[in-house]
Amino acid sequence: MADLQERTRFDPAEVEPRILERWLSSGLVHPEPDGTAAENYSIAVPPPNVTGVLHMGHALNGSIQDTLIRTNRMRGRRTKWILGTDHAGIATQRQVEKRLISEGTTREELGREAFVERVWEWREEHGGQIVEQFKRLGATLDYSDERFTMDERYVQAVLKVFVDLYDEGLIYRDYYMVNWDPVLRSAISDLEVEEQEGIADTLYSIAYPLASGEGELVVATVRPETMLADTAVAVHPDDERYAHLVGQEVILPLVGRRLPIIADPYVKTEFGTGALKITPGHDPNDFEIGRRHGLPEIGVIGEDGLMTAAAGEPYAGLTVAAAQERVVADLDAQGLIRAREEYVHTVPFSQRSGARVEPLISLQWFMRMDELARPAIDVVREGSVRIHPESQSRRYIAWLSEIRPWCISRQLWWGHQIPVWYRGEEVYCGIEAPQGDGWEQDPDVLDTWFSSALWPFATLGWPERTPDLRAFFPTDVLSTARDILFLWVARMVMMGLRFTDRVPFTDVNIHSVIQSPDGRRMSKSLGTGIDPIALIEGGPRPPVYGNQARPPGDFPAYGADAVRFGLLAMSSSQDVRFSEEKIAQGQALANKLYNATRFVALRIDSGGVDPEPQPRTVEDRWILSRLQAIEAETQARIDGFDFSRAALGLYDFIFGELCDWYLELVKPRLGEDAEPEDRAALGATLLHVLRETIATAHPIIPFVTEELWELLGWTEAE
RNA sequence: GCGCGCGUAGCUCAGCGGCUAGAGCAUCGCCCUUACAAGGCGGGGGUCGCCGGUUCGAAUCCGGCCGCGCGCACCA
Repeated sequence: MADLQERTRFDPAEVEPRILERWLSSGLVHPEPDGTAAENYSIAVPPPNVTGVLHMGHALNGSIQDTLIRTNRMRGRRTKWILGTDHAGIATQRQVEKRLISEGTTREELGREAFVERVWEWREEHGGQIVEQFKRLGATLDYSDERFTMDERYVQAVLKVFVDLYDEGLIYRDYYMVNWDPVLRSAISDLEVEEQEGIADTLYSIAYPLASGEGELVVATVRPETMLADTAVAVHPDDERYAHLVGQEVILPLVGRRLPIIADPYVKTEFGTGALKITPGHDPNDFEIGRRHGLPEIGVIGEDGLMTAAAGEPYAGLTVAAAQERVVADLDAQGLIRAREEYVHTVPFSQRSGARVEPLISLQWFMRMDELARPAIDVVREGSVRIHPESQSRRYIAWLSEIRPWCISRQLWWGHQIPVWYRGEEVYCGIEAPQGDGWEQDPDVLDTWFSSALWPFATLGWPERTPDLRAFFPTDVLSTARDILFLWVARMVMMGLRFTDRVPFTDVNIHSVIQSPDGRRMSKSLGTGIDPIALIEGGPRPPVYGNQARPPGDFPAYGADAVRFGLLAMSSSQDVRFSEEKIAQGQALANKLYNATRFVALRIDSGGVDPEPQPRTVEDRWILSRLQAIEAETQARIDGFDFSRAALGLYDFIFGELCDWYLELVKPRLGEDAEPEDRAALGATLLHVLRETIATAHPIIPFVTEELWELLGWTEAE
């Protein structure tokens, strides 16, 4: 108690590491796999990139999940928060490749085996950081049972899923138009493509002479170099201007190929001249049209981003940009460019490398999704999976209803290599390599999200029927931001239903994206990112801080409780701007609760027991009724995923009702001339109120409440 | 283009048919009263984006604008 006398402020920097150490060594975070999933409570953490660092989204989601986990742990449920990291194929491979380049070598020089070895080493060096950061937040993940999507057992699950779906015909290999990332030299999925508005290109109008020699057809394009791969020109079937030309041919300039003039309703009569050059090899729409009309598919841009031999002389071997220049110059020389104008439009870029996506036809592995999607839609419609806020389920259903095949192969080395082997014309798909000589394994690896889709059950030992699986699957809640609802959540539901016959979780919580104080995205490149650890332990504010009323300079060491409270308080179903005031409010709350406890503890001997309240006055009865209400409200708000209200409601109760009113009102009853009998009764009431308040607040601000619980002589906090 | 959401006090937000529209932070005034000055008490500050409609009554419901954000689909 001497401590309490002297320390007038709650000091998270001193207290939190000490408390954290105790949680980690106490066995609190690790449940034995007993009982059934229905009795127990489990959450699978969205696995962060193994080499990643904690960002604001992790911190918010960590606060949310830990609040749920602690609430249910305090209710006496056996609680497991499944921990693990993701191998994050592209991101991790790129990090290591960058390192290699700085060392003056490349992955090609190293060779595949040595490169993969280097990635494992990289993971050893950099892999632990984000897990340590989750600890610092007070997140009670099961640290004694950490998984990785490249663990041997996990890999077995991934391969089994691939083989099963292959055998069923849902996974197949095909030449198809993909989004090609010329920097990564890999295909990427539709979900990894980001449209960027406002890109200024030149729109060229090019004359294609009619084969009959009488006249010409003018087409418009921003990519003149792709004309080398044209295999038709299309007009709208109802376009009277061109009706007489359908079935005739044009001569493709520079190449001399004869192209049919076809009619397709895709063509917009009002755009440009109403005639569209068709390049099935390098445009997704043209690809569709080409397949409809049985047109040849020519690839003039290679996977290396250079013009192929099919582009012909003198273009073969040039970069795309050089080829464009050359094509334009040659057309100009022939007087075939009818117009050029600036054209601002939307262009697809790779989210992975930032490169402009090059659509091309490539031999890739695909997964047919329609059959898997149907039951995944049903479970949300009928409510066996509930998405919060409800409005997000419309997005989920809309996306699944129009789902397209998923390109699951990536031309990378780091990841789950596709379990398919070739020998001449023979193809073998299996978990183990086939017997016999001369088999060569497919070099591609699977999209990282393929393995992530198995996360809630593969982490627990599936496909074996492990005790963990029985005790903790299906999980209860999946919490994440909107951006991976399709990329990850929907796919987990599909795979869970297909391979376990169960929904992998019953509730999906979609939380806010926290934007920078000026309303833009938090990002390193914009200088708008805020490091949650800098908030907890003190550290630099970001260079960009919007117009919020906060001074420049370093963050004070707000502490994990303050950060947790603040993030929960500012979160909602909408995107929100980061508000340092909310973090400061959390700090004030922790300090307030600490001092309220000092006030009581320095006057009343707690005796380490939970006393029966003995209300004697109207204010006693009032605070007890308010206490009961705040307990019920807080629980209901947490269960309803309304974390902002849960946090702010606690703040209002502790500041407004408990401290400003009740403690002020009872001060005279604790003084020197207080009536002893009343003083004793009041002491019991105060201790009871304090104890219950601390317990109610614990899931949100666990450190200070744990510390106070101990200072008051109570032992088990949970 | 289609869909979703949002525009309320200087800032971040709550309220979503009915008491003079709220909170935190900021601001102003008064308190160095022995839990906390990272405190306490009190005050000022909003024609609730704009226009119309429904209603006894509208931030709150409906329609139309304007502005912002997000998602999906995209036109060469």
